[in-house]
Amino acid sequence: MPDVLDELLTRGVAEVVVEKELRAKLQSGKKLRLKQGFDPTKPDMHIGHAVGLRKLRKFQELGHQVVLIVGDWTAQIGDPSGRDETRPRLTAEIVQENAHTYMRQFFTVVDEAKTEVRWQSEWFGNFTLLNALDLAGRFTLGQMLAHDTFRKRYEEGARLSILELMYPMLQGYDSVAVKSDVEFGGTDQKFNNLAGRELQEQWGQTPQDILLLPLIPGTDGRKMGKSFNNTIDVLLPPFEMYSKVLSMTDGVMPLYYEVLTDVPLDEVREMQRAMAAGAVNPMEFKMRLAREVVDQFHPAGQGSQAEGEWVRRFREKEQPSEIANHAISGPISIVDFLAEAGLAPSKSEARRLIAGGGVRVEGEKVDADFVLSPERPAVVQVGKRKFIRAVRE
RNA sequence: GGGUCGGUUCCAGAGCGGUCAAAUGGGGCGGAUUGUAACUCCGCUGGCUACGCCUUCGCAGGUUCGAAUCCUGCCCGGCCCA
Repeated sequence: MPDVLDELLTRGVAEVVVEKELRAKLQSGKKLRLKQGFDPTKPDMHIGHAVGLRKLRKFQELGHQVVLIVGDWTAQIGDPSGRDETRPRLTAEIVQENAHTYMRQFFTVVDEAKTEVRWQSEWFGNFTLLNALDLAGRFTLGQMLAHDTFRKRYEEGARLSILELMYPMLQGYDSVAVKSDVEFGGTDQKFNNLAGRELQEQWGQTPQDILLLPLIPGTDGRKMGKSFNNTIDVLLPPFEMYSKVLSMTDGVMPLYYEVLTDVPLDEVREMQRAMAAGAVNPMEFKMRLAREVVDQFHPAGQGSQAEGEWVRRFREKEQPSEIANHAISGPISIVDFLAEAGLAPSKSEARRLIAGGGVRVEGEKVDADFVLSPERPAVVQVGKRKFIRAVRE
C-alpha cells in the first residue's frame, strides 16, 4: 500500500503543498473532496490538462469524490496567472455551451459517477457588495504583489486592474463553498490555491492541501500552448491524435510516458537507456506511446487501428482508407473547387497552394487552369493529409 | 484634471506624405528531406470577375494630385504630476 501512495503523490506530480497533511488525510480512510475548477472560456482541452484528470481518476479509484467547479464568475475576470487580459462579459448561453464542451472532455478521463458538478453562481449569485468587500478586506496589496504575475505586471507598468486582483479571492472562496480537502491545479495555480487555504482557515475549515501538476512541454519541447500549435487536443479523433503524438520531438517522450501512461517507470528508464545507446529506433517507443495515449481517450483498440492507418498512409504512402466526398454539378476549376470544398480558405490561397506545388489530383500535381469534371470522380489532395473526392452531384 | 508617449496586417514589431498590401521575427501553410506532421533547407502568407482592381494601419472627419504617415475631435492604454 505505501507504494501505491508514493506513486500517487509523486508520479506526474510537480508539488504537494503540505505533503504530510495529505498523506495523513489519505490514510485516515476519509472520503476526500477533490476540488478542480475551470473557467468556461476556451473549451479546448489538451492532453496537458489530462495529466491532472488522470490523477483525479486515480484518486477516484481509491474512493474519493471529485468536485468540479464551473467558474462561471471567474471566467468573467480571466485568470491573471494565464496572463489573460480582463475579458468582456460572456453571455449566459456561451458559458453554458463552453461548460458543456469542457465537461464532455473532462469526462473522457474522469469518472462522471463520482463527480459532483457545482457552479460558482450557486454562491456568488447571492453575493452582496458587503460580502465582496468582506472578501477583499481579507487580503492585502502586499500579498497580491507577492504573486509573480501581479508583481511583474505592476513593475513593468502594465495595466493591472483591481478586478484581476479579485480573481484569486473568488477561486479561493470556492474552496470554502465546497469544503475542499484537496485542490488540484497546474503549478501556475499555486497562488490561487493558496488563497483557498487562507480563506478556509478564516472560515474555520481545515485548509485544503494542494496537488500541483506539472505543465508539460508541447510536442515540440516548448511550452505547451495553442499559440505554438504544439498541443494535442483531447477530442482529436484517433488518427489525428496518433499522428500528433508521433510528431513530437524525441526528448519529451520519457516525460509523456511518466505523466500520461501507466507504463512502469522502470520500463521507461530502460527505454531511455536503449535509445541513448542507439540500440533501438526511437520511433518504436514513440509508436507505443501514441497507441497508449490514443487508447486513453478513445475506446480500447483505437490506438492500434490508428497506427494501421498511419502506416498505410505515411509509410506506404497510400491514400487514406476513407475519403470524404464533395459533390460537383458541372465542370469546375480546381481553384473554385478547393475553396468550395474547404481545402483552402480563399481562392487566392488556393492559387498559392497550386503555385507551391501543394495540390494533386489523383496523385498528379496540377496547375491553376485544371478543371474537374463530374464525369470523372477524382481524389483531390492538398498537402500530405487533406483529401477530398470530387463526385457527381 | 494636467503633461507626455502610444494604438499597424494572426502575434510581436518596423514604417512616419508617394517607390506600402505595408520591413523583420514568430506562428501558420506548402515543397524537399526524414523513423515522424521533429530537426534542417526552400517558397508562400488581405481579397477578387487577377499581369489589373478592391478593402486594410484605434474611430470619425479634414488638408493634399496623393496619407498608415500631416491636422482636428473622439475612444482606449502606459508613464509622470495632482
